[in-house]
Amino acid sequence: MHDLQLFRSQLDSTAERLASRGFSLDKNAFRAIDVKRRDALTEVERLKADRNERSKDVGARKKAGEDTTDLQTAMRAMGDRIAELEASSEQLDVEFRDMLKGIPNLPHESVPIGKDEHGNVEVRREGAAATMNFAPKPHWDLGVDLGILDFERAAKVTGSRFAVYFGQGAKLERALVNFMLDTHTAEHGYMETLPPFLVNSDSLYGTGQLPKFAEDLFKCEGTDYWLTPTAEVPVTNLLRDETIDAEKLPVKLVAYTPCFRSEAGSHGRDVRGIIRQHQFQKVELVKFAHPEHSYAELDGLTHDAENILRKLELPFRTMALCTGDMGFGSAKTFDIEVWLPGQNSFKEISSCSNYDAFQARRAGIRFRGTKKNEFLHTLNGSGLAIGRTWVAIVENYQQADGSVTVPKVLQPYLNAEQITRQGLLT
RNA sequence: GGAGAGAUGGCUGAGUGGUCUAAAGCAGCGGUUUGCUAAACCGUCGUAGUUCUAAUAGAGCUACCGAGAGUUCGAAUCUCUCUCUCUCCGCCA
Repeated sequence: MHDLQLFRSQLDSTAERLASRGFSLDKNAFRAIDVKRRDALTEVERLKADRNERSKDVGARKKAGEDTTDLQTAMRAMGDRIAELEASSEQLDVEFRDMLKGIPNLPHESVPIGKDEHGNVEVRREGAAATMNFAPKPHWDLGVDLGILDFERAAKVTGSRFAVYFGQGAKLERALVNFMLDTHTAEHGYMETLPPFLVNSDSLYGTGQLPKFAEDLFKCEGTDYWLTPTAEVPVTNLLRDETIDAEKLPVKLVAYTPCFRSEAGSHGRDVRGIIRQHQFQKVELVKFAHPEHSYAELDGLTHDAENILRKLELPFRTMALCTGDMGFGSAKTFDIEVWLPGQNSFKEISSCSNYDAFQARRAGIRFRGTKKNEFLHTLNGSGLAIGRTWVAIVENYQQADGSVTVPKVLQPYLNAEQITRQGLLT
């Protein structure tokens, strides 16, 4: 949702900023419907004011013992007229709001201008790929050979784009969850949060997944419950319709959840392995920040996410997304990409975004400022996607004999230094 | 799943058809006075939309008392549906 005043007072520059991210705003249509809607509203409100006054008069006359039958008859007709005008006014309002809902967030001035992912700018690169004197395998071969990953049985139990983990593979997933939660809570100052994994429509609207992206979600039949696509939804909506004290900012929360995505529209992409699944696990960082500090908080959040890769000694690079490649509600986004030797490429493992007041305005999240209550800024980023981290470890730490060395920081969690073949079912 | 009771502003809480333009208290904010870790008194204090005024302020109007629909000239108040909370019963990890 947008700041209406900004659109009205600076329509030209706003349209230019939107154009930089590939969205063309029809300025004439905007002005026309805005004026039409306000005219209709003014007329209805004028009639309502009139009715309120006359109704009061009816009450007064009745009290004085006068006959008000004629007056009431006349006012019934007035009521019908109001209902009629109100319906058309509401129709215009819905039209106007629908148009606003379809407009993406304004990019921050520091975001590089670009059309697509080729316009993204690398801001950091850390770590070096391990030297391997053999051809590195992709995780879908390594994992299956090790007996820790099974796609065929998952397809039988559920369908495509699902996976089953066995033995040390399952434990590696659990170890990563604990390692990430421990690091973010103990070292980065986030509060651990365990939210519901099902969310309602209001929450999805608040963070921007609805109404535009319903086809990306799974819905529970006969209910208003949806499987959460990311912990961003339940966690950000924890403060929906609330006003919190400014001195509590920034509020920093970290949550582990499974995430469910229909992946409509990505048929044929990343079909092999566990890079793109209908269900994946993720540790998510969420911040509620004061508008003056939100960009510094974004840098901090990105650093917190990168720190997981530093500790795991996995090579990565951080990209500032350009205007044309950012998500719908984001004002600025850093993607963290981890190196995958099995695929000889970098792969996104975290996306850290500042939404400015875009989500806060939709969800009604405010803080008590010095003069009046204001919308705060919401931020979030993966810290990290568990499945893709699992992939990165398996591929980067693979040995010539097909086993996988466990990164030092994970050894206490896994209670092992090596992942070896789990032969029970495979 | 069954029975019952509830939902009012940041919080507590009054209000069962017409000055509700929502009482009062607490907390917050501004001020006055007195002065030892404070008290008393005065003022202020919701959100959104919209109109006007030379206007990052003020004055008005409209809507909002869990949500939606209805009855009525007029609804926080009456009716219906739904959601949530609490109590008891049933079931259950």
